[in-house]
Amino acid sequence: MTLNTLKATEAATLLLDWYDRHHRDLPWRVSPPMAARGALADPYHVWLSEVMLQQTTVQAVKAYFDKFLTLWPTVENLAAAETEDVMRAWAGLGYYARARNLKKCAEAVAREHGGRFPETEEGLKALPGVGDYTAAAIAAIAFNRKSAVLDGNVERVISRLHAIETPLPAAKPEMRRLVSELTPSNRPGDFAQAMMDLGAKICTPKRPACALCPFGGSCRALTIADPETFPRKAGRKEKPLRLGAAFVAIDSSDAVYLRKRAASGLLGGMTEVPGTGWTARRDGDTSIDAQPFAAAWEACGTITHVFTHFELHLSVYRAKVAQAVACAEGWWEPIASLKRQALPTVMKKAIAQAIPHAFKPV
DNA sequence: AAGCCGTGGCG
DNA sequence: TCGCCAAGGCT
Repeated sequence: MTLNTLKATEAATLLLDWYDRHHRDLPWRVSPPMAARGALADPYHVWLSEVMLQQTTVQAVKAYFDKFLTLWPTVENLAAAETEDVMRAWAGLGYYARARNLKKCAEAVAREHGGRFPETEEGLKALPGVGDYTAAAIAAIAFNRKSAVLDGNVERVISRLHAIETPLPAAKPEMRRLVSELTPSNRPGDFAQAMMDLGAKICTPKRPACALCPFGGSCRALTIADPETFPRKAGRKEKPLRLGAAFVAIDSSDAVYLRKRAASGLLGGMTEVPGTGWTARRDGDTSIDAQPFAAAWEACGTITHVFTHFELHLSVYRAKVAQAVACAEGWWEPIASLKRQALPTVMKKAIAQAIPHAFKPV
């Protein structure tokens, strides 16, 4: 029996029964006893977790989710926060436009919606940083709306259930239609989370555990082919290698010279040490000649960092300066407080290369 | 509308 | 080891 003959309502019931027994307990979900009584998760918690989870693993998100709720317990608190503090708290999680939009979204909810999240997909999607997926997920999980939630997990599950040959992303409209047909009126939020849990734990990218799948023999990919080969995807481009340099200056009071990157683009709005203008498209100078100011620079090795679309090799230079060189654009930050700055991982690597103890606990 | 945008873990 | 990829959105 394939999904064509298995009724959608029956399929949804099979999945919800599986979810009742095997769902993951996650910090942003309501406790199972509360959920059984029909309790819904706090929309602020759902939104915050969903934005953090965009292209990011559950494991990586957990600590950040806790930190944000401790710092800003409500959306009003987050709306009132300093953007720089939000960027500092987000540092290390990646895709920093999410943090900028997170702040803007909190402000919009607080000021334009009286502190309450819109309850419709349309209203949610109008918010900064909330796209098709996140709007549908919040509507379903926080407001029990019957919205079609389609993320990477669901794409994988649906593509296998129906053995969809069309490659992504062209297949997304068809997949969204199929998810919509499968989504039940009863417990749509649990259904969405169940599809994602299934994709994360059973219908995995590699070596799926088909023997444990609640859809069992109704999966077309399992019947006719190798489920692991779905979803079909267009080939990936190879990443170019870019070169550049980073200059770590340390003054007599053990402070490091930092400056702020442009507000948008790569690592937008984040903090950096002076570099040589490398970008995703262009190499920067790797020589000592590119020094930001005159000092006794010494080479101290290279670091490698892999971004989404290119790989970067940075030659790292270090200099001790007798006193803080006057520089209008940046500031001198004590080594002891570096870990609280909005430093992306690539910059922490560069600084750690020059000052091995910089980020180690005292 | 395809390219841009981080990071860490895993097989 | 290294390519893949994880609850995508923006332009």
